[in-house]
Amino acid sequence: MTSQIHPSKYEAWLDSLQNGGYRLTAPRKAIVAIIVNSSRALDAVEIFDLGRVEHPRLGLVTVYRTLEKLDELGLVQRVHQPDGCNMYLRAPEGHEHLLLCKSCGQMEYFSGDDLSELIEQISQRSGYQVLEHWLQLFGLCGSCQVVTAELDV
Amino acid sequence: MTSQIHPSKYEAWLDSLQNGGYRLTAPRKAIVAIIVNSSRALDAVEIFDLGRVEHPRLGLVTVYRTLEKLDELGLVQRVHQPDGCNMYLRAPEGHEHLLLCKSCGQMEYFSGDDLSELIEQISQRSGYQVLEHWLQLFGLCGSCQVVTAELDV
DNA sequence: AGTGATAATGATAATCATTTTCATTATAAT
DNA sequence: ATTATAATGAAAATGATTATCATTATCACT
Repeated sequence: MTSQIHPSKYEAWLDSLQNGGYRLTAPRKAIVAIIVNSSRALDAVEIFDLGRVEHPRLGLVTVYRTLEKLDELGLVQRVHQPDGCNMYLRAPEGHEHLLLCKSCGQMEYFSGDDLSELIEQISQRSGYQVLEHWLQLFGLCGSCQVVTAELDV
Repeated sequence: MTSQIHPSKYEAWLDSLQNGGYRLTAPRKAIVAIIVNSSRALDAVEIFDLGRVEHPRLGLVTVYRTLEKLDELGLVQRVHQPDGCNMYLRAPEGHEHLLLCKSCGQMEYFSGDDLSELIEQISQRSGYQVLEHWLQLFGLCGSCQVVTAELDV
């Protein structure tokens, strides 16, 4: 859940909101704090529940509206998974792709993929002009591998 | 929309349904014919509308139920796109990935990606055991590039 | 610090995609 | 042909998300 703390990122997101012409409000601060500190993708209701701890009057609609603005500012992204596409996670910084644990939901970004050769090849073959790509890896994180191994014994 | 005709694939899908223990019915045949012959992903309502041409008594619920079964049999897959994840397309044959046109929605599969090196690298760095990957390319198909070029003049 | 324009909020209702329920119909095995 | 039962379609229910609108809070300007 809420593992590491990112005070600087929290501040940066609030700055982004403000620079984007949006006001800084208590509900928005609570929502930002939750997403910034989560290493898992969260859906609107989870954010709503967590947010009410900090700001009990928070409404679910405000969660959706804030997610919309954070998405527009490029700070969060919707995560696509086999069982649904209604969870949000902080957006990647630069060119990064998602690596996610099928067991515990933990997610992290990785960089360093070089698909240029592949993409060039596909362009040639298909006649498409390739503009962007989605890459996502699914697997088991370190701790979930251990758990799985124990169960196998 | 409905471009090429795949009679053999149509038969094969009906066989799959039957071998899966499902009955062959008029609504199912109509739905299979539509998906097999489409080079675009379609949502449930589009399939419903197209299906009613062939089988006017078709119900939307049957479309959902048939999609569910075709998905379970590995014949169709849900397509994930920036603007939504409620469209279906025939599933890839073997290890193939999607290439889709941002302009007209035309889709095709490509194969020949070798991500083993990248995946090995990411495994090492992250400690994850990588089990599967999603790769999807977005761009402009041949004809849409022409259209775009004309508009630019 | 105080004020006011207006952006943001939260409650409620509406919408859209999907699923459930259930009485009726059609398939396929006998 | 008969029959068990899978499949269908209509209607209602559900879950996620969006729109509406009266109230509240923020922040630029005194």
